[in-house]
Amino acid sequence: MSRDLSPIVPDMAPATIADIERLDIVVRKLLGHSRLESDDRDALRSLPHDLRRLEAGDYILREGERSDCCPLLLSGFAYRHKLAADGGRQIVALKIPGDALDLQSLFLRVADHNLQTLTPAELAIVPIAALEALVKARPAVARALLVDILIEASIGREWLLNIGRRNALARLAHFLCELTYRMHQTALEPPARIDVPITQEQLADLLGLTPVHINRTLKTLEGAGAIERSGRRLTIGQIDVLHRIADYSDIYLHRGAQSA
Amino acid sequence: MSRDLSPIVPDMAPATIADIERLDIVVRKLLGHSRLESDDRDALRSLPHDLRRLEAGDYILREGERSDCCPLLLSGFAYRHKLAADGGRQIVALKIPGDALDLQSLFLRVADHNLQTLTPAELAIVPIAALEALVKARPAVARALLVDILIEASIGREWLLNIGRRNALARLAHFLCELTYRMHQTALEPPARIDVPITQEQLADLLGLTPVHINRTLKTLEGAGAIERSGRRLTIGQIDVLHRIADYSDIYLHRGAQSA
DNA sequence: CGTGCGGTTGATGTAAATCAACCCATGTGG
DNA sequence: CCACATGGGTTGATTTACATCAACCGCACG
Repeated sequence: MSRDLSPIVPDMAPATIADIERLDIVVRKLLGHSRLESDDRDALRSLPHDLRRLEAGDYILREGERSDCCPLLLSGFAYRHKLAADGGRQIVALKIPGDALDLQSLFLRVADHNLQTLTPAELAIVPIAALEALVKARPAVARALLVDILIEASIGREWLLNIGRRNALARLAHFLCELTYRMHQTALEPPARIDVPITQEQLADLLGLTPVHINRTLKTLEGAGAIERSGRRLTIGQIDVLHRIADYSDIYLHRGAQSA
Repeated sequence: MSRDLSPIVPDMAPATIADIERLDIVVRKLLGHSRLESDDRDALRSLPHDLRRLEAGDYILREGERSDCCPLLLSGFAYRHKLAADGGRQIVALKIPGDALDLQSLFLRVADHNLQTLTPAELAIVPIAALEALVKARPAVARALLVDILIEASIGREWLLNIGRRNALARLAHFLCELTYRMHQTALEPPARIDVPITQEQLADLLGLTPVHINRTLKTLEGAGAIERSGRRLTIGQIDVLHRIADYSDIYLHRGAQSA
């Protein structure tokens, strides 16, 4: 799959009306932390791009590879992960609709991690040249993208605290809180209940635990009324219960955070 | 201490000859991953700044605070850390001489973590205005600083893998490997042996373990001939032994990594 | 010459891993 | 339409890596 992403047609057609609606989610994501004037927003929305639909589990980029395009996640979920020598896997970032998936390849030669879809997903593949032109022409957009990078790094630091210092229950609750907040940020209207389309094994890889222990911890959270489950479906129920269990604070998400 | 950093004199004197030598370490750090022409290097070296000496343990910035200057670490060590509700502490980054300590405050309103010296240290405090002017005038410098931010994020991801998926022995060995590589990168000539001026308690907070367990794990590493200790002094002995124990790969450090 | 911080050591406790079944829904091919 | 394979998920028994608790040590330093 990652092979498919590489050969982008360089002289891509400019965005059509339908395309413009597509990138709205990305603009909303950036507005969550940065102010953008309407012409900046329009410029973003009319970025030329290629729409690509992926299956769950498809690779977008592999460690050691070089990427020459910039994928934006329009729908579905994706994640970054790294592998240890013994085969252990650690998911190091979860990306939700509206997120830019690989801004760093613009500046670093090779990828230091794998990038894979979690669910079926739609990507907008933007040619690097178009993105570079946009960034050059519009400082506010450049700044918003940089803030996006900084916030992802901040989330990574919070994950370090989460995995390094919290027990399984708080760790899981913290992740679910974060997911809720982030989903709300890009949603047009706050979704009543959030569906978490992730297997217990993936949760384990995300939180540095085992699938078996995730299973038992989920049962505890369900018993506390924090979440609901039916079959393989996991939904977030009472966010305040999760909040209390995780002792959650969201300052690290830097909502509406741009300085100056 | 962090109070002291804030009131920077805006009309700071331009750098003198002595100052220029001071910032050399920062330039060397950036050259570790980015190409910079000699005029870019000179511009960096002649950044106006204020020299500040700090004691071990002094705070440079606290979570929730806002910073209005950019500190560069000239000598000594510093680290970023976060606190959990139960008092647990996680060190989320270790900074060595040559590192910029707080580029993100240029773009985010408040700090999401604490920044503290590990040892006595010397900082160059650069006024934001001067840094902004430099970045505006010299795209190559701007790019190098961005690459620096991206590499720090990459290191954070590797730490997630380290803490989430490796056992105590490999975890400790991995950290010592990383420190060695990073120290070599900014050194004028590769130091024969690296001295790690960090307490066992700090190592514990860095690796998500307890001081007691760090102590026992250090003994194991010493037994394997990987490190040497005398009194409270810890030095890295055979890097290849550490390498093997940690199954270390340094691609995540992106050495000489700038693309394009 | 105490005092305190960092380090060391042993005994004990425990959260989470591991091992090993088994269940169930879904999909698939005969 | 049923046989069966497959990928989660669930559950209990057992093990283990690391945490916790509690001393004690020894150097540095005021």
